[in-house]
Amino acid sequence: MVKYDDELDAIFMALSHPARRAMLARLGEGEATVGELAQPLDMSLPAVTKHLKVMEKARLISRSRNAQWRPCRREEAPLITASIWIEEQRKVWESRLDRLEDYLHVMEQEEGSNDGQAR
Amino acid sequence: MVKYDDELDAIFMALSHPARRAMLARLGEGEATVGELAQPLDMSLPAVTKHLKVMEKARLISRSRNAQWRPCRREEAPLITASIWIEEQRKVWESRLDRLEDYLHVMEQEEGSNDGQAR
DNA sequence: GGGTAAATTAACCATATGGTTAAATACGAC
DNA sequence: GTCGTATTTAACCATATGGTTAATTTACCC
Repeated sequence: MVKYDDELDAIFMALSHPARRAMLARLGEGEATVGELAQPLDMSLPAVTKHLKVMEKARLISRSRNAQWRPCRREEAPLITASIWIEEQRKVWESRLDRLEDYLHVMEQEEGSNDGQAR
Repeated sequence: MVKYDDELDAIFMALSHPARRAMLARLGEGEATVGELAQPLDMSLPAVTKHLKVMEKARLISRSRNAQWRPCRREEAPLITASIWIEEQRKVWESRLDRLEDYLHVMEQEEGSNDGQAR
């Protein structure tokens, strides 16, 4: 059974759109209003609002209020969560490579063997 | 203007589905056939084929042939690409924290003013 | 209160995503 | 060639995603 993980779903999904990555990058420099985030992004304000909702759901950003502005701030945790998942995967991959050499030695020693299954 | 990046789009999109992450994790242990990947995943073979296409497009996996089997292998590069992007973002975030004190001073000054446009 | 600016919501539309079942393909074995 | 197994393709469907414009909300200013 799949180990279902809503959190990673939402985080990676949020990171998969270039406009959202651009906004995150902009927010790396500090808080910004919706208008400021929208300005370089060839799309309407409502579209930007939707992207912000996606990122908010993934907790990549949080919002506050300042008069009629709703400044956005980037949150670190989801990026760490994503990074950890990726590095876990890479770790497994690396350790598999470490075992490859041993495996090949075993193969060499079993010269006579003829099992043609997947490899 | 948005710096458009098809590659990251495809990678993060591919990582955003739990079934695909499960398959990648399984592939971390070594090559597997479509049937082997499908077995723990409560869904039909055609659905699995589609997920594999998504991952192949993102270059997260590559395929070979062995009789009627099409074994899948995980590729490392896209995970590295994704990891680098994330760590870049975190780096910016960290350096922004270094500047936090200055930033708070600016905030204080803006609190008082009434035409307070955030910038 | 009325005017203006920032942002969101509503309504709508096109396309993508994620799934299904049934049919087709690819390949080895007989 | 026929049979059986692995996988893909085709056709279809429901819902999600990403965008639009128009209307609405929120808050400051006069």
